Amino acid sequence: MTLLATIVETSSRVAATSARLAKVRELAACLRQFQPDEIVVGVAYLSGDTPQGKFGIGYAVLKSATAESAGEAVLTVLDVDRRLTEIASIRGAGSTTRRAEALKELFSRATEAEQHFLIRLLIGELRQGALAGVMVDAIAAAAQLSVDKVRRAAMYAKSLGAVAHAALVEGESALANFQLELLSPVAPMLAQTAADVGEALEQLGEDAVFEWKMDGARIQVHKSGDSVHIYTRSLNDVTAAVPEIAATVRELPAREVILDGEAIAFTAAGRPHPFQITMRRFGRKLDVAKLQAELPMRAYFFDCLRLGDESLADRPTRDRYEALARAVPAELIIPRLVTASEQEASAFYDAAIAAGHEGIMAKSLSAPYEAGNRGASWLKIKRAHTLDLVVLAAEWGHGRRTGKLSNLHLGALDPATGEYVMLGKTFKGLTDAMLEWQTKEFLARETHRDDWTVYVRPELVVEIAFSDLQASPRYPGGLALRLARVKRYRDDKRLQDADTMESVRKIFEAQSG
DNA sequence: TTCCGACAGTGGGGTCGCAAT
DNA sequence: ATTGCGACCCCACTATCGGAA
Repeated sequence: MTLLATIVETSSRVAATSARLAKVRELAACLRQFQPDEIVVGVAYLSGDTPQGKFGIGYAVLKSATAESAGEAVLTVLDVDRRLTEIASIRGAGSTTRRAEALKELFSRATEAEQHFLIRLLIGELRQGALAGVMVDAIAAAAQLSVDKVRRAAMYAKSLGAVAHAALVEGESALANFQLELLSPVAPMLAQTAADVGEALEQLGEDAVFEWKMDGARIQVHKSGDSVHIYTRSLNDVTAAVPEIAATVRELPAREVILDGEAIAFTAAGRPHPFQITMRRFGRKLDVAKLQAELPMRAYFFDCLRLGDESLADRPTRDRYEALARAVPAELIIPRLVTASEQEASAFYDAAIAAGHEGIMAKSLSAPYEAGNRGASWLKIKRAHTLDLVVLAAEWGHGRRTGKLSNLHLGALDPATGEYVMLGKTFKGLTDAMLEWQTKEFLARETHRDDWTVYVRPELVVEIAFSDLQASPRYPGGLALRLARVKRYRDDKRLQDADTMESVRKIFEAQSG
């Protein structure tokens, strides 16, 4: 019987080193201690996950459930799992209170270190510097199997725990049983960023193919006979939210197919809706039909992972395209161009932007589909706006940014009122040196502070890149920056040279068409 | 010896459903 | 009815380690 304390101690040793091989050694040593029936749960906990998935428990409930800690470590891994299963099953009126009570009871049997671990686990912030990627290495080390074989199995398995169980209990041959299966979604392949078409061509060369990039929701569609399921990027089943896409797929001639694509809503005039609007369709359970009538969705597909009996994931992009063209009518395939010409690719990019989309993808024609991987064979090229904004405040960072002012509050002057209007926050794009510098500069300009935020005199101008302006119910100006990141501080610019709300509104109007 | 791929960490805004108030 | 919380949609970027070149 493995105690929770064993996992907690391993986690703290993993957190204590920054060396990846040392983390792998610690994790592997712990895996070897597990009884067979403890592997699935133990592997989940050590990679920052729980077999139960969602609990309806967040920071607020956890805080209300804090209890006097136990003096001695008595909880076993399986004790905790049983209790969490009970908590996850609590539903209906009074459920929040009853979940908190059950959690409190669990915490009362945990030591202080165990409570701390459970809180981080449940909140999804283990912060031990090792999640699924490092765990794959640890499973391979513990079972003395090749990392490639374990990684491949993990791509197609429902959980890492299942892979670990197979590897440790049954051995290498069992790993081969994890395959691309119908109605069992795989993590979608992700892309890196390229600055422009030229950079993408430089990386991909003659092998490049370009596709429009639509700003909707990534979908993975599985069809097996009459059974059709649609999954999101994080593999949630959203079939019920987008019945028209399910219907479209059901009508495809192929009996068995797995497709990768994007779902997006269009205006009556045929322009794509902003992301914000498209997203209203997801997560919607009530009045789906009504919203469907107002916001019809379309699916555009760009990849085919399986057609008929044949898994295509390991085949090159050009073969998967060929299968896609057989499986799906042309009007459901995302616009695409094979070219090695920078002029042609640039014109293609301009056309995508002119049609209201967010940019283009560049892909290698010879690359396989690397499920879950953010590989160099897919590149995204997106348009970005930039503005010179003013820092109004900054929040203290967490984790490795503890003690540094990190998250910037950004604003622009409204000439009509003479006041600064906040437009959003960002902590992205900052190097350690910038964090160091800005902490000093902000503290020198501090006007007042509260628990997490230091407010400053509006004097520092910073160049901010962002993807869009969104209508915002939260911010006073009614606009918020989407995907904002810091480019650089503009110490060459005076406050009067910063952009004002006038230019901000101009950008919003232009993008609203 | 240097370069680069993979990984983790750092949170952002918006929307919906549900329980509590 | 309204509010607060949790879950999920989307995502950019930097630092670090360690294997590849």
